[in-house]
Amino acid sequence: MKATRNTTAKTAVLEIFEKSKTALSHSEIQKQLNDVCDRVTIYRILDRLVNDDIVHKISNLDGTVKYAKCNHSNQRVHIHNHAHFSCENCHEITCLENVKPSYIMPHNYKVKEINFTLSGLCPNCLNSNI
Amino acid sequence: MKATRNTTAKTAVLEIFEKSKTALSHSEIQKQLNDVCDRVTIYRILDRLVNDDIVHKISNLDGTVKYAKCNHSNQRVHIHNHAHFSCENCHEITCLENVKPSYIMPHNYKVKEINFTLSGLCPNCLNSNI
DNA sequence: AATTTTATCGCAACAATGTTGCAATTGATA
DNA sequence: TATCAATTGCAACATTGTTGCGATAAAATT
Ligand SMILES: [Zn+2]
Ligand SMILES: [Zn+2]
Ligand SMILES: [Zn+2]
Ligand SMILES: [Zn+2]
Repeated sequence: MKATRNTTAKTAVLEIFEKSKTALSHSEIQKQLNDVCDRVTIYRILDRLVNDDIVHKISNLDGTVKYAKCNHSNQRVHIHNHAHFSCENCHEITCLENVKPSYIMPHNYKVKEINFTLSGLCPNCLNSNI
Repeated sequence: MKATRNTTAKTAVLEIFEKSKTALSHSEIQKQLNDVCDRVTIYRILDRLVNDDIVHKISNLDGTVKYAKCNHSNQRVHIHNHAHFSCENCHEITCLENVKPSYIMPHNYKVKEINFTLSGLCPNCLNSNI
């Protein structure tokens, strides 16, 4: 595989992920970046980070796509089988690293990736009594 | 709630769902409709069908969004907790009505919807030995 | 430290997908 | 058949993601 370079834009993106407790969309990252780089560059950085297993992609029921840092890059088999929670009120998406679905598949399917997203109200919004 | 009307466009869309064994994207529906109605109308019909619990929306890891007919519209509590399989080769998405994930949530989350999508190779493509 | 290599970037142009406002149409009901 | 509101078409727009290519800059080599 090709060597990946540590550019200023990539470093800036990683810092944003580091600071964030929730998953981020392309446009949220763009806002926080304050023109550090072009829109297109962000797409390419995200692609690279996903490829390098540094970040994982989360696609939500409403069609939005977000990204979050992986907290398990050390595992031998790198698979994102944890759940994600998407709050319908504040629209924040968080990784639930400890929630992993169990299920029984019919044979003759080969499963490579899973996407398990729950939506509803997060603890914050639930307390605010919407 | 407002009354929903049976228009020719809506009927045509429903017939397409009836004939299809897999989930359909907006553009796939548009192709099959052969200019029965405008692009925008299809979006609005899909919105209505989802609202009326006749069709459910499936969002895939690659960012595509598809729709499939519900086979359980009679249930009291209408929830789509079955899995979907998305083939990375033929890009078909099918409902696996019998595959339902079990999981343990932390309390203080209120879960209203779940989206459980598996991807990999479907039986067809697995046999074709890609 | 200068040179070389090539991954990355910026820009412009494009494609796909989804949304909104409003006047015209049409399904349902009386 | 007349009425009324749900639905439609159209045009215009917004957002999201992609591609090609010459310019730039990271990092390996000299
Ligand atoms: Zn919330
Ligand atoms: Zn996650
Ligand atoms: Zn397949
Ligand atoms: Zn389904």
